Amino acid sequence: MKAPAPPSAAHEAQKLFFEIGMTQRAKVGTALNGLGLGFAQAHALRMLDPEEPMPMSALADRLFCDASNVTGIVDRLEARGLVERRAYEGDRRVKALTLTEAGVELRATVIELMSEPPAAIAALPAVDQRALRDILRRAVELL
Amino acid sequence: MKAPAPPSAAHEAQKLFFEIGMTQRAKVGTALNGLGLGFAQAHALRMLDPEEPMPMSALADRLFCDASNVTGIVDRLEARGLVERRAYEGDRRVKALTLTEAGVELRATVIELMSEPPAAIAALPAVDQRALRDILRRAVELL
DNA sequence: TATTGTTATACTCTATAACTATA
DNA sequence: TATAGTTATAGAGTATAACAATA
Repeated sequence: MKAPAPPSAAHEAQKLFFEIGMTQRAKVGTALNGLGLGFAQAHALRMLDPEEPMPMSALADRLFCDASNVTGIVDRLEARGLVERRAYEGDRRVKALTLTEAGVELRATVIELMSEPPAAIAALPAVDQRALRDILRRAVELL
Repeated sequence: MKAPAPPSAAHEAQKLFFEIGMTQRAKVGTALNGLGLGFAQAHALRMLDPEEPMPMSALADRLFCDASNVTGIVDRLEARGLVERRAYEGDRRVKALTLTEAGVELRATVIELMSEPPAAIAALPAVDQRALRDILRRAVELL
């Protein structure tokens, strides 16, 4: 029976990362429900491009979910007048998802909400916040 | 029409944090489904203490959800023999949630899975990984 | 009366499989 | 034949409200 190896720095970082993330997700989820949006709807809104219409399948890819889910999510967004299914020139099978004016506005609110730093991050001194930002920037670039 | 203020470091860090987190959640969710666990079930398993039995209400608090949800989540865990509802001495209204041996084992697997660093973090140089861990440690302590 | 946990209900989200209309 | 999107179905997760047993 040997002692377990100490967890790597990345491993331990991920545990903390996860803990902060779960708490924040719950908080953001509640705020989104207050806007009448489910989490998936909000995420979809965030993924849609205000400039460039997007096929349903492309949205499914960005949401990491099956195409059949997107039908329902877009149904609900469309029912609220946030998104429109427009015809796509060139291939009549494809629906071009287009944000309405109201959609663009609510999208900005959603992004604002989801970018609100969790209490743990907000409480950090500015030096740490900047260091955190720089490290995460590098991490995302490395993908 | 004035230019928007540049986002604070914490704000920008949170955006990156969120992006990495969403991708990782999808990946972890798939792996958990492979173990026959929903995300909430896995999270519940993680929150239960192998040493100390816990009332349903305490679990609801840790999951940030209504007590009525916990009934269903624990039903499913109990059906798989991972958790037991035991009597609590002193207040017969309370159920003492106790992990079975199988529950303790699967809990360890789940924690391992959820602590697996996302590709973005894994790709960072060791210095950055350590710095990230240290900053997040400070952040969690500040709560 | 108040609290713990459950039930009933309704909605969102999810995956799978079968279907349609285009290509 | 293959692809884009939908429908049908079944299950998990969520919140609200009403309820039973116990305190």
